[in-house]
Amino acid sequence: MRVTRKSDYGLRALCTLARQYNGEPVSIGQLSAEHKIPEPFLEKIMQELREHGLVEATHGRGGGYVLSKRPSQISLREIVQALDGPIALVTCLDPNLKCSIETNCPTSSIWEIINQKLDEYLNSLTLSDVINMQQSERVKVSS
Amino acid sequence: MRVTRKSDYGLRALCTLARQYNGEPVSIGQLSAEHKIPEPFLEKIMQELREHGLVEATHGRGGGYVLSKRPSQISLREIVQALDGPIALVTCLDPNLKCSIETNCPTSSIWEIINQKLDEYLNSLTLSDVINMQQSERVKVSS
DNA sequence: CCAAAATCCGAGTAGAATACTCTGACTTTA
DNA sequence: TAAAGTCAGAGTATTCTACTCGGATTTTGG
Repeated sequence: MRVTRKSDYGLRALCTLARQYNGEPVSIGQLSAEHKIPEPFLEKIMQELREHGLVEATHGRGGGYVLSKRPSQISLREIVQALDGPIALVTCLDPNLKCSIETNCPTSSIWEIINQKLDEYLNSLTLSDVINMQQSERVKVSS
Repeated sequence: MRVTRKSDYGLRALCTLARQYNGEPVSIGQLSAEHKIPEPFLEKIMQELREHGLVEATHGRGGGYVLSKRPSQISLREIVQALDGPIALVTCLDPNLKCSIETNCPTSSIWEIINQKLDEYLNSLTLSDVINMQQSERVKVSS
């Protein structure tokens, strides 16, 4: 799998929840309006994030979603993995498929190494990093 | 774009050319047989590699392809870029598309940074690295 | 010189994946 | 008790991937 729009949309929504990290739930309506994400699509995305334990939902009027951990405890790796499945840069790295094209495959080792590098890097970045980065960007732009 | 089978197949073929780096051209027939890659598909791939200056072709009987540079001078970045286009981990990083979903997009900066990391890493790896890695793997397996 | 062996070139295509939608249920609270 | 919200599963249009096909062109061995 690659990093699709799902992960991007999910990350955007989680950024809002991270800034709003005070117990007040945010609804899909608000999130989709803020980020211009199609509502029913975002609904699916939030559901998957909940199934993977990244957010918690409250039903009914005034309900919505809340982060289930502190922003600094949520890595990009978790988010992407929840929405797009395990990081697999190349098709033949997909754990569902077993690439048995060649015995002594000349490329699998290198793809594995690159993939792991990417995986580790995504694991080292958290939601707080993302929002801090955006804030410093904003300063740069406005100054 | 992501890293597709095209890049993987291309890399496999280039590995053979790298080991055979002595002026003797290798034909598509030989390459596709060795790596079990569908012949007409590999044909396309080799053509693209030639258009991007990574290999040179000789026509006619006894013809085929030769690397146009030393294996240590050919980076994975070049190969992937030639076959799958510029590295764009996330759809919205695709240079063809301009992602203007949000002003002050919260995610573009982080994706850019991750993408650049990946780009740099691919740039640091060469064809010789790939075949050296495979050789050391082979030793590990047989011992 | 000519047939075979190779690449070149452009169009076309089946199947899978992405990026969504739709419908209807259930849950909570003002 | 109705409105505001999530939950759940199926369905779908479009795009992308991973190929194929047909024929032209180039080179060389015999």
